[in-house]
Amino acid sequence: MLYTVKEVSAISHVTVKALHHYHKLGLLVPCEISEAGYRLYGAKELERLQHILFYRELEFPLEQIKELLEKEDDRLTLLLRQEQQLLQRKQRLEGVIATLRHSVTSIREGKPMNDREMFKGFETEEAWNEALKEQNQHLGQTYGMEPLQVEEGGVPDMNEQAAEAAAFMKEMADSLKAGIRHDHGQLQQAIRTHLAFMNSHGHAVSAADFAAQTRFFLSDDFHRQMLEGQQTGLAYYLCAAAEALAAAAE
Amino acid sequence: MLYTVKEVSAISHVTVKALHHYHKLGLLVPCEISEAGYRLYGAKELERLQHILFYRELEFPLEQIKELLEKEDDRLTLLLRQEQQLLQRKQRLEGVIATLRHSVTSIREGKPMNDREMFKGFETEEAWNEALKEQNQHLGQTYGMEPLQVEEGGVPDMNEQAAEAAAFMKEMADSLKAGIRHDHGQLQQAIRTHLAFMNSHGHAVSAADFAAQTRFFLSDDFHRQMLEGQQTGLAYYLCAAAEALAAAAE
DNA sequence: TCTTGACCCTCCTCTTAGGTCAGCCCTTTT
DNA sequence: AAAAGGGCTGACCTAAGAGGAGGGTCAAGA
Repeated sequence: MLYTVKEVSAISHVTVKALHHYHKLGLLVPCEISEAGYRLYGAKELERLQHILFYRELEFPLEQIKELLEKEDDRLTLLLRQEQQLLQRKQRLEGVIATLRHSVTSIREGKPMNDREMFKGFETEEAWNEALKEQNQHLGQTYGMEPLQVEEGGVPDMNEQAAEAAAFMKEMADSLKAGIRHDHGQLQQAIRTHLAFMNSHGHAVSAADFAAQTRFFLSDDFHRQMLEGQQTGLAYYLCAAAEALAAAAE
Repeated sequence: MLYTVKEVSAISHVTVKALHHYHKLGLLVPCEISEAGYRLYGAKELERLQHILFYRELEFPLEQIKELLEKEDDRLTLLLRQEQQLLQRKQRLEGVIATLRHSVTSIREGKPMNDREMFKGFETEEAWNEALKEQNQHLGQTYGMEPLQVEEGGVPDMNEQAAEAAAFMKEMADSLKAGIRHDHGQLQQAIRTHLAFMNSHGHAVSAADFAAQTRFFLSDDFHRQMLEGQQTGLAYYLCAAAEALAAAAE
C-alpha cells in the first residue's frame, strides 16, 4: 500500500507542504515517484516519519534529525546535548517569567516601573551576571568620589549612567576573557566612548584621571574585590588598558 | 551629546545591524541624521533603547514592543498575555525534557526505544489533540470506521498491534476493577498513549474519533459482548473515559 | 595634500520550518 | 466531456537579524 501526500498528511498530521519540505531536505524521501510525478510513500516511510516527528517534538532542528536517523552512534550525545540546551532555555524562561510577574505587580500597584526595576530582571541572566548587580549599586562610587550625587538630570539620568557603566564593565570583562590585548584599538575605543559618556553626563574625566582612578582601584580592597569578583583579573586589565590610553593620549 | 551607531552599540551591547533593523522598523529612530547620512542618537533614544531591550528580554516580538512603548494602556494586558504564553512554553519544555530523559535512560539501558515509549512524551501536549479533531472526523469515513482492523501491514505488525490493544484493554479493565474514575488523569493518559500508538501504526484516530468508536461499541452487539465478556461494565467505562478525553481535548 | 584605517551607508542574500498563492497537470466522478 | 479535487513546481513571505559587497566619510599621520 502506497500513500499520496494528502493521505500521509491525514495519517500523520503533517502538512503537505512539510512533506514537500522534508523531501527537498532529503529528510523523508518517497519510496516511489509516480509517472505523473506524484510522491508515494510506503510503510517504511511512515515509520521514518514517526521518528522524525518524535525528534521534532524534542525541538531538534531538521538537519540534526537527519543525522540522528542516519547514524545512531551520536544519538546519545545529541540527546544529552539537547537536554542541556533545553534546560538552559527553561532556566532562562523561568527568569523571564519572574521578571514579568514583577512588572505586572509593579504596574498593578501603580508604580510606573522605573529603570532600576527594569534591570532587576536581568540579574539572573547571562547578559547581566550576578556580579554586575552589586556593581551597579557601587559603580557610582567607582567613578570619582561623588558621581552618584546627581547634580542635575534627575533620577533617570543616574540610572542611565549606572547602566552604561555596567555595560562598559561587561565589555571589559568580555574582552579580557576573549584574550584581547589591553592596548588593542577596539578596547581603547571602548574606553574613549565610556569617557565621552561620562563627560556628557557632567563628570569631567580625562584619560589620565581615569588611569589614576583605576590605579586606585588596585590598592583599594573594596573596589578591587568588586572588580575581581566580576571577573578574575579585571581590575588589573582595566588599569593596564587605562594606562595605555593615557599614555597614548598624552 | 550624540552617539554614532558604534557607540550606541558599545554602550548597549546591541549590534549595529540590530540598530539598523530597529530604525527600519521605526522602533528606534535616530534623533538626527548627519549630512553624510550617519545615524545619531541622543540620550532619549538611549533610554528608549533600554526599554526596548527590556521587553525584548521578555521575548516580546519587536512589533509588540513598538505598541507597548507607544500606548501604555494595553501594557498590563500584553504583559499578562505574554506571561501566559511563556508559562505554556515552559510547561511544554518540561514535558519535552522529561521525554528526553526517558529516551536517554532507555538508550543507556540498551533498549532500542520502541514506539510506545517514544510517544509517551506526547501525551500531555496540545499538538496531539487540537489539529486532529476535524480532519479525523472526515478520515473516519474515508479510511473505514474501524481502525482496529488491520487491513494490511504484515503479520508481525498486526501481532504488535493486537498485543498493544490487548494490553490497553487489560489496563482499562484493571482500572475499572480498581475503582479508578473514568476521568482520572492516569486513565486519560493511558488512552492517549493508546491513540498515539494507533497513530504511529497508520491509523488516524483522534480523541473524538475514539469516542465515536466506543459509542459504536455500545450499540453493536458483537463488540459490546466482547468487551463485557472480558470485564463487566468495560464497554461503558471505556466509552465514558473516551468521551471525557474528547471533551478535554476539544 | 594624500593615504590609511576605522567607520558609515545601502542593498543583497541567507538563516528555520514551513505557509500561501498562482498556474498548470493528473485522476476520478458525474 | 467537463467539473471537482487532487498533485506538481516555483516564487515570495515570515522574525530578527548576520554577513558581505561595494562605495562614501572622517580623522590622523606623512
